[in-house]
Order: sequence, then structure tokens, then C-alpha cells
Amino acid sequence: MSNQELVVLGQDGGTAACCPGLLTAPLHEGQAETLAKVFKALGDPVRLRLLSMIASRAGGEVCVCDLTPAFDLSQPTISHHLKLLRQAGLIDSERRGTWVYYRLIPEMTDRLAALLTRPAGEPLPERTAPAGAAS
Amino acid sequence: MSNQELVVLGQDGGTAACCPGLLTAPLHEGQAETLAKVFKALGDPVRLRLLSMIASRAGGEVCVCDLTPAFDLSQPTISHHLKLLRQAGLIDSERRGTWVYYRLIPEMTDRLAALLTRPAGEPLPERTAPAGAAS
DNA sequence: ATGCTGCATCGACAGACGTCAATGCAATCC
DNA sequence: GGATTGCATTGACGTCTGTCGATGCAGCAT
Repeated sequence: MSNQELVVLGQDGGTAACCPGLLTAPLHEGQAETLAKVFKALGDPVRLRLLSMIASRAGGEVCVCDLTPAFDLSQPTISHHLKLLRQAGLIDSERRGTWVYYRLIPEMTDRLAALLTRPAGEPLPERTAPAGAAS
Repeated sequence: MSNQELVVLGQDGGTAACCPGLLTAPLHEGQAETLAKVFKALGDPVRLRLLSMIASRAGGEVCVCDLTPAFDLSQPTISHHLKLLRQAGLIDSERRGTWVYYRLIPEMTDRLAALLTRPAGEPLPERTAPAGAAS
């Protein structure tokens, strides 16, 4: 039930350290590939609603039995979306008795937020002419 | 060349005010739909690299003629990806003479970062034993 | 054991997506 | 004007994605 996809963003694919993040330096192919998977998981209205329902729930956990009836979709479809969110490292699940509970992995959203945050003092050097533009 | 998609996130689709954002309250259908389009635009490695190349460029602008040769893809494909990023409200373009320059719209990434940031005093850190969890 | 309930997986299918070659259009240069 | 360059648009193609019904499997309850 646990996922090992989360680590990827931490070691090679992601931000390497803590800060470089997306807006300050060109992403490399591997990093972009890994990051894209996470954003792709967020790129669906159903999954976004699922994630926000899970994240905003008091207690930090939601039973699937509470999620499924909130949508006009079949149970397998909801299960599929939850699986994608889990594979993206955004949520985790745990079975307790009859029911399965999902919980946000805040480290991942924190990391994404950091990636999208631009450094405070934005350096604005001079305009660079495109290749081949002789001046 | 300008886009009117950006405003959507500001009025109805997005965060309504400034803070609610994604992790604190369940997203509604319209909001989720709008947000998903933006995240979907980020859900591709090529577009992520394009965005980071544009955002991290000194001067804040990049000529398409500098972007295209950086990928092993055809020119129409790059143009297509740039169009999607533009429609998502993440970048904007301007033609100057022969060349077209792309620039980051920082308000959008700022908004996304805010959406993914959980409020400081978060009431969901530790496990609160839900119904039926005996210790 | 038998049945029932909650959730995951499978197989199938329509629609969306990423990619390309060909073409179109705007701006520049000869 | 005609030729050339830079970028966008079009049309087509294979693949991926979201959805469903059917099925499988684990935990209760009887």
C-alpha cells in the first residue's frame, strides 16, 4: 500500500537540494520527467477534488466510503484516480478493518509549492539578444 | 496574442479570495475544472522544461529561436507546447520584428504556489484516531 | 462455511494528447 | 517584386487517459 515514488523527487528527479526549483534554472530531462508525473496527477478535476477533500479533512484521513459517493462516477473510477494520486506520491493509504483510509503526504505539496515559488529578490539583468541577432 | 484565461483563476474558478486554496477546503467542480487545466499544462516534461527555460532566463524573455533548438522535437511541436502554456495563463508572448519572445506570467505561478501551501498552524499533523480505531 | 460489503483490478472503448510533415503567414532582405 | 527566414496552423497518426461493467479479493457477520 505504501509507495516508493515519493523519494524520486527528493533524490535525482526533483529539486536535488531544496531550492533550485523550476523558475530559477532550466530543468533537465530527468527532473522534468519526474515532475511532470506529479503535475499530471494534479491535472484532472476529479483528482483535484479528491486531493482537496483528503487534505482538508479534519483528522487528516478520509475513508474511501466517504469519497466515492461524493462524485457522480463509478467506484472503480474513483479507485483509479486514488491510485494515480498515490503513485504520484501525493497521498497514502492504509487499510483498517473493512475500510481504507487515505491521507495527504504534505511533504509533496510542500515541495511543489517551493518549486513554484520564485526567489524574493528577482535579479533582472539586461536583455539578451537571441542567437544570430547581431547588434 | 494575449490570453483571457488568466482571469478565470482570479474570479470564479480559482481561489475565490486569496487563501482557501486546495488543502484547506474541498474544491468545487468549477474551481477544480479550471485549476486542472493549469496543472495539466504543467504535466508534460517538454512544457516544464520550456517553462523553466523561460522563467529562469535573465531578462525575463526568451526568443522562440532559442527554445526550439534546445529540444529534439520539431518546430511545430514546440510551438504547440508554447501555445498550451500560453492558454494556461502561465506565459505570454510578444512579437518584435522577426522574432517572438515568451515571458513568464509570475502571478500564475505565485497563485499555484499559494494554492499548494498549507497554512502555518495546520490542524492535521498527527493522527487523530478516527471512528473505530482502537489502540 | 456461507454470504455480504468495501475496495482494487481487469478488459474494453471513446476521446484526448503528443508528435510529425506540409502548409500558411508575417517580417525582413536582395 | 521575389526570395528567405521565423513562427503558427492544419491534418493525420499512434498512444495515452478517463470511464465503465464485470470480476476478484479481503474482512466482517451470521
